[in-house]
This record gives sequence, structure tokens and C-alpha cells, in this order.
Amino acid sequence: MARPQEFDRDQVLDAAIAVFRQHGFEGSSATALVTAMGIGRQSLYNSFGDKWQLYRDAMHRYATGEVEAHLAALRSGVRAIDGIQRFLQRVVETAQEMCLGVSSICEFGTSHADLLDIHERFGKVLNAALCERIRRAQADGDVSPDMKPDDAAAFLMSTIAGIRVSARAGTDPKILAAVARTALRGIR
Amino acid sequence: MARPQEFDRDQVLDAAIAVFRQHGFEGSSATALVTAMGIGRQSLYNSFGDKWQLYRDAMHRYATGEVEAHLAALRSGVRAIDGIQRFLQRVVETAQEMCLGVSSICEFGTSHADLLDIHERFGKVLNAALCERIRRAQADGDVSPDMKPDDAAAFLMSTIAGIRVSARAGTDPKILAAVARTALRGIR
DNA sequence: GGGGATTTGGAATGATCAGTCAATAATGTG
DNA sequence: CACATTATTGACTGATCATTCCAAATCCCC
Repeated sequence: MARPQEFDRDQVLDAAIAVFRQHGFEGSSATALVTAMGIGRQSLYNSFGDKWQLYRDAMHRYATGEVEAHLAALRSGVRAIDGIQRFLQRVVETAQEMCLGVSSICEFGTSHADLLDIHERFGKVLNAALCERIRRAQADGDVSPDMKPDDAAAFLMSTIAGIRVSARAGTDPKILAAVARTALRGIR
Repeated sequence: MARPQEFDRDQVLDAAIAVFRQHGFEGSSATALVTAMGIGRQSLYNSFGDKWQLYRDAMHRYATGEVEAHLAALRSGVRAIDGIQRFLQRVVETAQEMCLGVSSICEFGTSHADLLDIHERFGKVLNAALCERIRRAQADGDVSPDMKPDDAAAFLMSTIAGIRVSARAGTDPKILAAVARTALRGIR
């Protein structure tokens, strides 16, 4: 039949993700992307369409992995509140590299339907998991019963965005850990 | 002597700020800027040097006004905790437009010394004011005494960044208000 | 009111941008 | 082994980028 692709799609996508995380969409040139990805220019366009579609694909892959890691952290620990604490802790630990989701939202807001769709789809999954954990923690007596799960979930989402922006601004990880602890107090 | 400048520097700078807030540095073309600013192309380069210096100047002006507004909110109200609450409330109310500081940090992190300098200078002022208010609120019995003022200040800074990113992501202002309330609980 | 200084707008400039083309290389099947 | 099919490579394209040049317009001071 035909010549097979020499590179692993997910692998080069990870390289693209790394570039986009650091420089954003506008700040990442096609040349910088192909260099980091280790493929030819044409291979990029053959395999991904154009720069925007590559960005969408990168975002989708990133979101998949990120949400999965969030969920794993949330489900760890014996009590629901432990999972929530580990969820925040993991964000602190990984905050040195910029989050592609936060970067994308800051760069484009809600102005691109296809991007918005990805954010909303994954956001809903994470939000649902957070609500479930919060209700469970309330049942355990670890989260204040007069806290609305949706509000608490929104607060936690906002908190992780805040931690990531703070990290990007150069805030000491020890301070970030304190921020996470303080946030947890807010829902207790 | 010479022909006077036909435009008000601060006024065109405000127009530039509006463009940068919405599209970031890379996303704002010189053409888009001069159009929004209502001046000629050459006038931009005469008055501001180049696009990057314009960005720096815009950031500086924005930070000046923003910090001033933060401080005014913090100092309002009879009790210190009221000022902190109004500070958060103001952020919620103004979060529909993207914050230039958050945008800049997400786009460039700490990679540009001149930008970092602006962020740090204004950040220190705001941080100092927050610490002072927190100590005052602790003296009033409105903030937990076992809360370290520096940690609480970092938490509040992180919180406003989170609220702004959430707003940019399309979160309902009512939810943002709930986020602010929950955050306040974290330091009580 | 004239002259030196400076702003201004429009037309260039070179660089870089995203994206394409055409030729070459590599594969599986007949 | 040859053909059909696809991947790869590097040169190429038109558009847009930030920035500059230049000539005209405008003003203040003498």
C-alpha cells in the first residue's frame, strides 16, 4: 500500500502541547512547532490540517489527560475530603508548567466555538466529579452542610486557576501550598 | 517651537489597554492598535517607541489605576473585613473585561524582566495593603488569628486571579459572587 | 508673518508568518 | 520486481507583521 507514518501522533502532539503551554497559540510559530515536534513542515499540515486544528487537537489531548489526573486525585484517599485535598495538592505540584486550559481561556476567552466546546465538555465532567465528592464529604461531615455543591465546585475550579496563574507569576510553591490549604478551609 | 501633540497620551493609552486586554500582546497588531487609538502609525512609534514599550506603558498605567481601585475598595467600610469583602466584590463586578495583569502573566510568565518589574512593584504594594487589612481584621476578631497574613494575602491574590479567569471562561457572575463569598470563609 | 521644530498620514520595507507545491523516498500488494 | 499510494523534504508563495521613510501639515516663538 503506502508508506507508513514515521512518527507517533500522540508523541508529537505532546511536543506541540509543550510549546503551546509555554507560548500560547499566537506565540507559537509553525516553525517552532515543527522543530519541537521533530517532524517536517508538511507532515504537520498533512496530519493536523492547520495550526488551529493542531491547537484544538493538542487542547483535547491535554484536557483528556488533565481531567483524568484530576479525577484520579479526587478519588484517592479514604475520605472524600482527602481526595479534594490531593486534587489541590497535585495542582500545586504541577503548577510550574503553565496549564494549557488556563492559557487558552486567557488568550481567547469564549470567542471560539470549537475551543469553548472542548472546555465545556471537560469542564462539565470535572464539575460533576467535584460536586459528587463535595456531597460525599458533606455526608462525612468534612464539608459544611450549608455549602451548595455547585458553588463549592466553582470555587475549587477558580482556586486551581488562581494557583496556576500565581505559579506562572513566580509565586513560591510553599506559598501555593498555603493557598491550597486556605482554600480548603473555605469549604469546611 | 513645535507643533503640539494632537492627542491626549493617557486617552490613547487607555484605548491601547482595551485592545491588549482583549487580545493580549501577540494578538494585538500595530494596525489594530493605531485604529483603536485613533492616531497615525508614526505617532505611535514617535510617542511610545515600539509595540513592546507601548505594552509596558499600557501595563504600567493599567496597574496604577487597578491597584488604586483595589486600595480604595480595601479601605472602604467600617471594619477591615468589609474592605476585603468589597475588594473581592469589585473584582467580581469588573471581571467581565479581562485583567491586563492576568493576561500578561499568562502570556509571558516571568520571562521578561521589565514586565516582571512592573508586576512585582505593584504586587508588593497590593500585598502590603492586604496584609495590613488582614492584621486589622484579625484584631477586630473577623479573621482567624492562626492565619498568617502573608498566606492570607497570597490566597486573596490567587482568588482574584481565579475569579478573573473563571469570568473569562464564561462563568455566571452570580457564581463568581458565590466564589468570592466562599473565599472569604477561608480566612475567617 | 516667517522659520525652525515636530506631528502626522500614507506609502514603502524587510522580515516573518501560515500554508502549499513538487520532487523524492519508502512502503505493501499484485 | 513494478506499481500505486502515502510520507517526507525543502524550496516557494502571498499575506501580514512591525517598523521606517518622506513629504505635507501644523504650530510656537521671534
